Amino acid sequence: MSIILHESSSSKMKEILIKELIQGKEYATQLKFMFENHVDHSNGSVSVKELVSNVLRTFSETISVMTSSEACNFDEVAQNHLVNNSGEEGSLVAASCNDDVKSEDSSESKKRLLPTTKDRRGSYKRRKTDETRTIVSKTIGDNHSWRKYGQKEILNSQFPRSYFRCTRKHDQGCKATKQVQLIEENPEMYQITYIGFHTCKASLQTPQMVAFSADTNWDSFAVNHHPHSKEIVVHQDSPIISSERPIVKQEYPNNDDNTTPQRSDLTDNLLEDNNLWSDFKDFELSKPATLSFNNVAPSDNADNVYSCTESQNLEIDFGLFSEFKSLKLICQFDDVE
DNA sequence: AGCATTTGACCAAT
DNA sequence: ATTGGTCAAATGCT
Repeated sequence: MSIILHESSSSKMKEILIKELIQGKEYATQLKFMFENHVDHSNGSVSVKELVSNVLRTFSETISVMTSSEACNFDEVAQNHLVNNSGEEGSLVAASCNDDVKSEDSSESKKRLLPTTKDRRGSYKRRKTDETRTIVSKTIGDNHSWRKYGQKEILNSQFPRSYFRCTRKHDQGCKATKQVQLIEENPEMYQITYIGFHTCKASLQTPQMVAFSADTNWDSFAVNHHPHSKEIVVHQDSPIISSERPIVKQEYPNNDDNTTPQRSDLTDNLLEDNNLWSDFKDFELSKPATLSFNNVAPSDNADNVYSCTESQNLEIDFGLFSEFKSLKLICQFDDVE
């Protein structure tokens, strides 16, 4: 399967989704045939179990993609991609997409009486024009050190949004921030929006593309960029962290800690997450044209890598769409202004 | 004690 | 008028 998207990524995406659905139907048909004809699938090339899981996967992935695209129109996304990536870095980056979620919740904690201050609280500029990249991940860790500076209940959102800034904001003037929020449709995943890029030294020394080297366990995750939703979906098998619980400092020495996914999340110092995640962070510092994974030779699971050399790339990894193979789409936009 | 997090206030953007 | 991003005092944690 080879797809290269040019300009009209939306229609291509729809095409892909349709193909995926057709594939799912084929699996279901095979399944039906096997049942109707009492096929002994134990010796066959495809087992019932396999087919069932294929069907389930196919539909769930498609639904997932379509759901996440609801808020965004496909063409708009591609367009926004151009706008937001016209700057320095970012190839896997995406503009933030409105996340519509429902509301409720109210973690009533003790309310303190704050002195009525006349200081310049809340004085800020909304950074809407800044480069923002939104990803979806099971973890919020990356190679950077973050400090939480706020949390807000968001209208129509079940989960609060947490605000982080780079810990080097003050000593190095790093302006990178990120916002983290649990996804309502999939509370195991976080939507993480990065705003601005790290200018601190710590980020500059981070090795590039580490996670796509041999260390990377490509079985454990897939990278999926939904161009229509302007999101990157990162599936990882690392500890899950979440909200609604006391925030606990979490360390990321390795990913061997499967035991205590304290859903404290949104905390600071989520460092050393030696997985794909760190790579996304690293992308921030890379030039778009050099970001492509082309020569990285990720793993046996990721074949079919297509790319282009222009600066406006949009990479899409359809690892989700096939269990053990991933297809990377690197889209080129020629008509960048 | 020092640092990190929580959370209401503040206020720009919409 | 409402929403959401940021500030900073209060509080918690080590």
